[in-house]
Amino acid sequence: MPYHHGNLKQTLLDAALELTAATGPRGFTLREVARRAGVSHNAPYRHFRDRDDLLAAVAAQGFDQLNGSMQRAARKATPLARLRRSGIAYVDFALRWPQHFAVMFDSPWNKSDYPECAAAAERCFGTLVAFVAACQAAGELPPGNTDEAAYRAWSLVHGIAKLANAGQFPWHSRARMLRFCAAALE
Amino acid sequence: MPYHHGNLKQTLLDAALELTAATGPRGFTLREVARRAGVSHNAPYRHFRDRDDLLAAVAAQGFDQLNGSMQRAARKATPLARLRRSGIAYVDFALRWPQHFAVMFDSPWNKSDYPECAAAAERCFGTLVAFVAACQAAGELPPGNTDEAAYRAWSLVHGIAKLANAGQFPWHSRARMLRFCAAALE
DNA sequence: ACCTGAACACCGTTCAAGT
DNA sequence: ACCTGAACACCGTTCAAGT
Repeated sequence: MPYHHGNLKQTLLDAALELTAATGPRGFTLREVARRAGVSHNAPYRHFRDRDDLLAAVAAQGFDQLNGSMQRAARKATPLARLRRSGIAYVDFALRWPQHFAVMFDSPWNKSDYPECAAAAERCFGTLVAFVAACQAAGELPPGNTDEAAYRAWSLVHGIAKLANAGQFPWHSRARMLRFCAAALE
Repeated sequence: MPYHHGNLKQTLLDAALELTAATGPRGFTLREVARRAGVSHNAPYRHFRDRDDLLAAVAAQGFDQLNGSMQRAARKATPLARLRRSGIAYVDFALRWPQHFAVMFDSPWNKSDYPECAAAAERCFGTLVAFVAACQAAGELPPGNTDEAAYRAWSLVHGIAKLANAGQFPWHSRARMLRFCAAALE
């Protein structure tokens, strides 16, 4: 029974990401993660407090990926077009990685217990706020409380993403879903 | 060991609703429901296919209650005010019964396996569509695809509800949350 | 410091009974 | 028809070890 490699933590995270994509929050099992990483079922406790702690790490990684997607989608455009494209990118991310998206928003990690995860979520929202502020500065959105306008935009795309993943919309192709999203952001 | 009363099914449903309110989808356990109903841990299988089936029944009941709340909130007002009030009622319901709301939208019951639940959700959406249609007929909303307009309104309030329950907004009182919601629906 | 194996108290689900 | 009790294969988490 030899010891494991030096960086079990990263191995566990990778296995957790794979398992998340495959089965979602409900099938996410500490013992299965350990199995995939090739270690005993309680080796993870050396690196994560408990199941929720590992899940929070997965969520944090998701927020960073989402943030990257939004920023990439918004390059080279007018302020309002940037805002819209980032919103479409948000929904696209949710449709492509529904299970990861569910871990990010449906797991009850609270901000005080999982500060890293909360910080990653904050960075996402910060990106949105910056886009809204640019629109207001350019006169493409009415002036006013920037945060509230950003929360409103976030709510709209988040609702579309969630309802779509819950199967509440009648459209079944991702392309059709994104067309609806684009129209809703007009 | 005497037999149980005649309508164990309703007793189980009541216990399931209580347990849902207390602990949410994650703490929802078939064995705990049976315990609260005072029967053995597999008596529920006489009345529900499995855990997800009982959960779907809980969700269906939630959709009917939500529908009632939306309709009651929308009495005696102009078409546009009815639509807005029903949207605020939607968010208010989610804030008051966060766990029940989570069971309704985060459990992966699919429409084909749980037709009763899907029908209850459809009735909710139908209420929204009727309000939107009335607005269009009265010239208080621009004409166009009624369903798409309703899906857009649904997405907005659903996103507000979900993000609020996920703790992503900075406001902590329900009153403040509903003020934001009312402003977002302007 | 880092990992293992046994152990405990839970699950969902199935099956052979009992009335 | 409706319910019980034992059984099976899983969990998360803890604890006493091993290297």
